[in-house]
Amino acid sequence: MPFAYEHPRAAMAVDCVVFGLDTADLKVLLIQRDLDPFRGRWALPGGFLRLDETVDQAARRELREETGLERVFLEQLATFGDLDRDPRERVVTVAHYALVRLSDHRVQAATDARDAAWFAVDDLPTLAFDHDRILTQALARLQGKVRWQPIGFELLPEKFSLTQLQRMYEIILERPLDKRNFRKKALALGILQELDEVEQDVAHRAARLYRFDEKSYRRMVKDGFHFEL
Amino acid sequence: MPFAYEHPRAAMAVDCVVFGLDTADLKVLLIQRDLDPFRGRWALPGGFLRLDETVDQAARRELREETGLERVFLEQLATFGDLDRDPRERVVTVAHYALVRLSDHRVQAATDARDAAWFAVDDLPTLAFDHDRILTQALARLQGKVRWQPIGFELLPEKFSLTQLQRMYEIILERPLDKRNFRKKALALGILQELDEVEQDVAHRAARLYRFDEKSYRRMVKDGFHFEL
DNA sequence: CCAAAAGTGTTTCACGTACACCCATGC
DNA sequence: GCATGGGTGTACGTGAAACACTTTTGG
Repeated sequence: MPFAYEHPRAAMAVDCVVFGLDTADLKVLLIQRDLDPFRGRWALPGGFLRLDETVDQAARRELREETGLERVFLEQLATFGDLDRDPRERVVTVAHYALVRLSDHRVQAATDARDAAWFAVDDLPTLAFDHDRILTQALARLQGKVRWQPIGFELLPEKFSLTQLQRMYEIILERPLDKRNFRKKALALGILQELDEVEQDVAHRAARLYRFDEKSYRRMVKDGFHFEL
Repeated sequence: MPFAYEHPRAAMAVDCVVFGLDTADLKVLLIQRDLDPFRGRWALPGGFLRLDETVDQAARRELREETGLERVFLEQLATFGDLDRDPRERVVTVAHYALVRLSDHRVQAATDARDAAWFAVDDLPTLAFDHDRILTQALARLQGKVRWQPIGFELLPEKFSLTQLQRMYEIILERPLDKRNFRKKALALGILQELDEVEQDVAHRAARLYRFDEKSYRRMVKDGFHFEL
């Protein structure tokens, strides 16, 4: 009996919805559980909070341990505390969402014994616990936030074409965008740095590459600047 | 030693930032602590989570116990889990924010021994724990959300004039709005029900009263409707 | 020369914004 | 009759949306 308290306490966990972007789909990284409950089921990467780490640190640690991912965009989503969300005992989890460059972390996902894999968000398996609810909420948050804040760049390679950028928005928002209007607006924002480089190894005219200009962005935000795309 | 676990566990709490609207100010309901730590300091109402209640239920219970408020708009804000936010031990808190009709709950606030009072958000005392951080974040959330979702009505009496409505937005957003444009836009939304009533006991022309038409609003949301004010 | 995607401007319409005076009521 | 806030319309400019063809490159 290593630890004792006056009052019964819920266990605290963290979970992460990790999004990645394919040429065709928005994907989520899932872990196959090798322990009960829900052994064999796919679930969000996550685990229990330790006393010597903040909630944010716990989420990053679990991400590293279970998927090998580090230094990614990660933000708190919401806390889920239904009574029966874990059949073993009372567990309250702080859900997060993360955005990663799929190209940089190609096969990465599989560190400890469990299997890990990317699934398209519109073709998901049945998930363990209440993870489908968490995932739905994370997706809604991403769709809402991507239009106001330049977080979408976290899903793209550092250098990207305007077509890639447009595809990213189309995939996340699940609707087509007009090419000319999109380019006009995107360039007018003044947060894209035009590079002296073009795509390589494509069987057609190579597109010019751009980079997200974070410095300009920060400067513009300071001057009260409304993003919106 | 009533409870023992394999692993040490953080305590879990809930806190509430309760907003109310005066004719001149946005106010927050604070509780004066009568126990250490921070005895005598003002703090957000809140307390520890029990195992037989969800996080949301805990927030509502604490609100009821400490301030007498019931059936108010209440939504989760974010979870705060810094290591040293509570000097006693590790406490992770799920912060919420609530919106109440100040007119309905005039003197209400003071149930158990502690003192409770409304403070204008731009004239706050020093708060206990990290409650100033929580409050700042709650305010930002309110300012962001009030323009997209009809939550502002929760701060007004059921029947209100367009001037009251406008004042509410001006106070929350901290900037003046044009009267004619505001009225045009507000009425064009189609979510205000015009009543056959006017203000009473005013020393000038009485304003027409309106009510938030929740049914219309729900219907319009279903048909994909973008609020924005 | 063919396939594939890159790149480019103009018109139209809706909506946001700026702005000032008369009206109704209570005292 | 005067003070106080209630209520109303128009003109202008910006920005969103619709829309199709030419250019470049590789195979």
